[in-house]
Amino acid sequence: MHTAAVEDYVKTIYKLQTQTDTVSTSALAERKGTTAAAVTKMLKHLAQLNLVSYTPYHGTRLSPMGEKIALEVIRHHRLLELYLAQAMGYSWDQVDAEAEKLEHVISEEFEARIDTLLGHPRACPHGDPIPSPDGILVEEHLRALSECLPGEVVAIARVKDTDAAVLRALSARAMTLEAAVTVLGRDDVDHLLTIEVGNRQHVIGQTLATSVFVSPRFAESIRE
Amino acid sequence: MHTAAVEDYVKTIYKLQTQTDTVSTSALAERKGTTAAAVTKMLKHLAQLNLVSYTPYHGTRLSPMGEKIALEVIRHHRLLELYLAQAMGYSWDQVDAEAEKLEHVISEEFEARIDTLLGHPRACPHGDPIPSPDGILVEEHLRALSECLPGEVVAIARVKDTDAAVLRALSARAMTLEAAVTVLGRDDVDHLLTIEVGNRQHVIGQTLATSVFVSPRFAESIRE
DNA sequence: ACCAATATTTAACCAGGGTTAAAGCAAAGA
DNA sequence: TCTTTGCTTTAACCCTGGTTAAATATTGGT
Repeated sequence: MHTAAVEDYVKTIYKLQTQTDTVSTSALAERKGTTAAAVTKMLKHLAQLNLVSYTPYHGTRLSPMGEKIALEVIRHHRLLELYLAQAMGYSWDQVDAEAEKLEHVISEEFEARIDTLLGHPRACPHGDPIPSPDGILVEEHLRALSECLPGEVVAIARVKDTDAAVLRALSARAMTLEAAVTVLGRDDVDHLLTIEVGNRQHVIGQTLATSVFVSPRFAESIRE
Repeated sequence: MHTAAVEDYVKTIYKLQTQTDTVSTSALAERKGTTAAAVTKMLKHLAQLNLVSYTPYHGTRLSPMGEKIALEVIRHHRLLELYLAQAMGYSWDQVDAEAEKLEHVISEEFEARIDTLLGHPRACPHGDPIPSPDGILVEEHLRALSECLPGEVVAIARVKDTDAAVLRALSARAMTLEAAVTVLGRDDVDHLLTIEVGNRQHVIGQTLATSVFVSPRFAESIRE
């Protein structure tokens, strides 16, 4: 077993390398809220553990082993989030912080039990897919709500879980998972979107619009 | 908030000082599976934090503040044990190990939620009382089963949770909480006890007999 | 092709927990 | 009272993870 710090770095690298291909020291430092010096030291440590490949001055990438560990941690995290929400009544803006601490501590036994209790779920409360026990994660590509055009009717499939305030703002507008959203208009200067959710209209800004990812609304199109 | 190590030391001191009045370095070292040197260092640290009073060469005791923290940790631990058993299907020989890790990590929110979900329980799966949120613990004095005399009919009220194998041995004999035990005979040379539990007879040795604590069996006496 | 701006790494340090080996205290027996 | 034996403590060290300040690469602009 690795330390919580190692697990956390590996998890963070995993998330960053989906976007940036090679993860820079500074990107990691910023995400983890620490200094670049600390990151450099840790990267050397992780390279020693064979969890990353690290070329000084040129960033890092997870090794297959590192990736496996990252996926285990992410599996813990997302299962925990769902368990906290589903079984313990947490709201979706609270689960991330609590899962963050628990994910490094629970046993495989615990993981297996909540997985069973939840009926082998496929996504966390924010719509992020849960890796399988053997570390397979299927990331489906979704469009950001901010990219939608007036007239489109879409369903909320995933939301960014990084900011609890954003999550609260979303639930205040009934913008929860599965909710249908109709795009009524967009202002490309101020980046505002006018949308309708459950018979209510809202104008949302870039922060919310880029925090929500949507899929085409099959249910509606089939019905019509 | 204190580190997990500090919390753990404080908890251990709490448990030891109920028996020994003043807790020695070596007793702590043995319980924690570490060296005396490490304990000495930690005691100085704890004294600095005002969690213990420490007189070199003469052992330590918790300060009022230390006691409060110990009780918080113990509350976490026992609530978690019960939650794991009750809500998640753990057996009573598994809960201690898992709770040991979780107790230092859960938030007050989490504690409050499981307390509510469990209906403000008063004891953990081993019969140990759960301190109240404000740190009040009522320890009732119970007799060890090993002290009982032939003819006595008692109820199991508490069991030592330190050894998972002991707990499994107990459940194999249906010696769970509340179970009625009739003492049929005792051998004071080999320290064996012949008992009847649920129409089955067993001969148990010192290890089991001193791991079980009993109260007089009111239910039975009232019925007769 | 060079220089400046920016990113990254190194060096020296700190704190928490731990180890082993040596030194120091205390309590009991002669 | 003195000494021996057994706890305890100290000293010197390790590892993990962090800090700041200084040095060094890289990169982009001219």
